[in-house]
Amino acid sequence: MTERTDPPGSRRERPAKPALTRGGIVAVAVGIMRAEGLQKVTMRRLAQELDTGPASLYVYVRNTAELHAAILDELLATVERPPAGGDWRDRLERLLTSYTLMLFEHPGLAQSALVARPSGAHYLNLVEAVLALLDEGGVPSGQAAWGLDLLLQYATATAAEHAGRDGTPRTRGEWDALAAALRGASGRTHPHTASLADELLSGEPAARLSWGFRMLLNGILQTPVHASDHASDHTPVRTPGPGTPEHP
Amino acid sequence: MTERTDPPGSRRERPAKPALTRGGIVAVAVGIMRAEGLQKVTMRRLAQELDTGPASLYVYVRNTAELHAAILDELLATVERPPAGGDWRDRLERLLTSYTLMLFEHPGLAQSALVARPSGAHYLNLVEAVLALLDEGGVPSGQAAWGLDLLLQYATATAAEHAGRDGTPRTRGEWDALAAALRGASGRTHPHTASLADELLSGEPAARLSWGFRMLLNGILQTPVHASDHASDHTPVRTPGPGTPEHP
DNA sequence: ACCTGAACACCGTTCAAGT
DNA sequence: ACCTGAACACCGTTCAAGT
Repeated sequence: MTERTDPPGSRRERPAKPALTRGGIVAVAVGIMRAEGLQKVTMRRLAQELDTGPASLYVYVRNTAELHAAILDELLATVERPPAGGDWRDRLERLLTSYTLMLFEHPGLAQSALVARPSGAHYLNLVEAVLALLDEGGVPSGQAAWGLDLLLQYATATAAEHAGRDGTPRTRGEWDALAAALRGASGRTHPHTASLADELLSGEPAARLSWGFRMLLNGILQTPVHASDHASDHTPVRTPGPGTPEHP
Repeated sequence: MTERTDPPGSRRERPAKPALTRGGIVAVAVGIMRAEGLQKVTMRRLAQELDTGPASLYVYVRNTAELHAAILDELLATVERPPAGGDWRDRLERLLTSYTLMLFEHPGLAQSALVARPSGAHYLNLVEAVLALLDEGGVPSGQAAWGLDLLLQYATATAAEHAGRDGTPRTRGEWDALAAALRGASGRTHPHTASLADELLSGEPAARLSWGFRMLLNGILQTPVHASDHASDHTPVRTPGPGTPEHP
């Protein structure tokens, strides 16, 4: 953190004040978010940082939702793409995990992303990478197309759940309330809940996330999109366990 | 319907003004939301409706997030539970669809629900109903416990995606931008995206929702929560922020 | 033509002071 | 002990008016 001293003699403006363009605005927004969290990224604060009035921003950005989407697209550039080679499932899980962990650092952004979906270049790259891996795994195109949405939605929603303040444990209360409610369920009125309470609350976040991805992959592989496969829609469980990719 | 005449001698107040209790506050909140949408349900408006100052509400409700959770729990009472008999999968899909459609009418609430999860009586009933159906279908308890979260999260997140204004098509722009981006993807840099663009955008919402539920069910049935792997799973993924169920 | 000051219409939450 | 007026510290967005 630099002290705000004035180097004498230099026509001093704020360091690296970007031009008032869409790109400049987004860049400053990312900076504020990295330093102080998304909730500090407001139109007014942004305008102040850029030495103008909030109204000026609306020349470049339609509204706050669009701004958030643009910020997210920027962050998407940091998602690690695992190198080719090895099991496509592992690579896909790694890619999606990297995406999720990025969002975990900015849960508020994840919350926005559910509503105002990004459509920038980096998002497109992510989509392409996921589709490429699904294709490599022989997932039929219809299932891949619809499954993509679910995979990204799961990652995004899971990150969004951690929002509700970008740092302070106030959401803690809500989670504890749910835990207490589940554990306090009466065996008479809620027998299944009561007997599964511990399992409902079990698991490291990382383990549940991984299970979720693998579960989704299995479901996607198993569930045809077209109604032509009427009967096989209710295919009973075959070999339990991952690793039974079925061909169309 | 009684006209708003003044019955002489009666101390006249707003019709049916509830007492200032938690229940009364939530009831008024639900009324405002039904009539004018969630975005009108603010602490200040609520206080005004109850002839008091906003500060008074904080005696009964911790914050806005908790208020939203309480409203949602109230609406959860309207979720239809399909009668017993018939295929458990169909009944489960019907139940989850009913939950989703309820949230579709209040997407903002769905958005809140992802962060501030409800833990009221009606939510518990929903959890119990889902677990009962999974049990009926012979889903192993571990998978049922973890799968429950995914099923409800999918429903909630899908409804939340429709938020961003409780009625007006301003989000339309975002969706169109995504559609344009996908269709405009270059076959050279994004071959999979380009060739799947139509399929990515295809499908009635109801069809995709139904596919999603069936896909999740298949995945849940197929993916064991590995118990054999005892201690080999401590992936060093640190989840920042509150909400991670760890002991102090 | 392009930009923006100032205003409009609100927010959630806290806390000192009243009863 | 319980409740709340008033204040604190902000918001997003619009539009008439300036350059």
